[in-house]
Amino acid sequence: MRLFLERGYDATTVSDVAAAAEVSSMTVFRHFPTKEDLVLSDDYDPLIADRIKSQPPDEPLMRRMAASLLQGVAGLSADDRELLLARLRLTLATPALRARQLDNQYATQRAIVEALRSDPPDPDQEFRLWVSAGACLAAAAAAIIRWAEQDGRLDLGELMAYALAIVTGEDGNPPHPSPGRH
Amino acid sequence: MRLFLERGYDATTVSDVAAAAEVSSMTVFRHFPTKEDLVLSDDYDPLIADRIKSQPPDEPLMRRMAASLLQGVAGLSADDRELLLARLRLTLATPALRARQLDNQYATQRAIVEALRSDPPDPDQEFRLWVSAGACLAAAAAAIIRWAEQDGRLDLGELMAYALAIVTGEDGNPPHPSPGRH
DNA sequence: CTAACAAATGATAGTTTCTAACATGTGATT
DNA sequence: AATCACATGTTAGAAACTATCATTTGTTAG
Repeated sequence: MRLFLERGYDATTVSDVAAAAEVSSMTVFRHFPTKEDLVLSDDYDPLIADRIKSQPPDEPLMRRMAASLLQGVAGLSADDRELLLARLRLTLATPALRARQLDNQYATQRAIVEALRSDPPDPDQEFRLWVSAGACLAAAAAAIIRWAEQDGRLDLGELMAYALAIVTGEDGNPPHPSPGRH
Repeated sequence: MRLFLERGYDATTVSDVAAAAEVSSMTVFRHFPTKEDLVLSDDYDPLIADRIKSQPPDEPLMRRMAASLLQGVAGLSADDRELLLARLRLTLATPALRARQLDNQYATQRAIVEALRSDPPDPDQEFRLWVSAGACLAAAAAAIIRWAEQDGRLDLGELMAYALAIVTGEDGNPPHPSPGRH
């Protein structure tokens, strides 16, 4: 991360990273399947999929998804958020990383649908799950991106709640437009 | 496309494509900046962005976006749909293409926001645009993916209308669950 | 018809990511 | 102290690009 932030992702070769870590390039590739994985080691997906099954099943679908995502960001420590911010800066600025991150989001979408679909599969239900999950994740991503663009000055939880409210229709008020915090 | 469908995307080198086209590899790279561009030559984005500005401005935001997307697929010829189907099969099966396609979708999202945002930029409005566009594109993508998974047997327009209705809240009925057409 | 000019193509060499095969060292268990 | 699993290193190589320069092709002007 230090090298990538200093010299840029594309301008930093895996050999550079290996040298800085005082190992051979091969060792890097053994621990990180691709160069992208040096930045994007996404292990949030299973957590979200787990959390969504513990939501009250009488709530509407999208609200359950929204609640899971909000609980996810609520559980982030200050350190988590700092690291997330650094990764986001790099990711948004680097096409290769951006594409890969979006594919991770797609995997999360699949995990959510997988977690919620009924056992004898119902194609129509699964489609509705897929659409709803896609919309919620798009809202969450929008919040995270805006949060990163503002250098983390806004509150991520409030921002995401606002974004999700837009999508679920229960259109609330924007979170403290200017006050900021931190 | 023929080679990619026959032998798979990863198993086909750019040299193979160049040989089949009876040109040198260099010539391929001059016409297609990356190997992915051989499959994903997305020129739909500007069309959608244009169309969205010609929607009745008194309609709710998401309905305008939905209408633009639906008009987009309505304008596809049978040949267009056939090519789209072949590309989708390949794209869904190939991680590299999938990631790139998602990045294209991200670019479309930006184009839509760009087309709709007010001239003195309003951060809150822009955020709402971003969230809404993301949700609509997620719904459209869900419809396209399902359409491809069903080998184009369902009607793409109806499927997308259904998906968009789920997201805009005006939850309709699923399109002819089984009849199919093709 | 030819000369001249612009554009497309080709050839070559190089960098970078990533894979495969095999060799080496190191630490824990028996 | 011998052995075995495992992390690491070395080397060779494929494949996607990039840069540079030569060559061809097509088009237009004289």
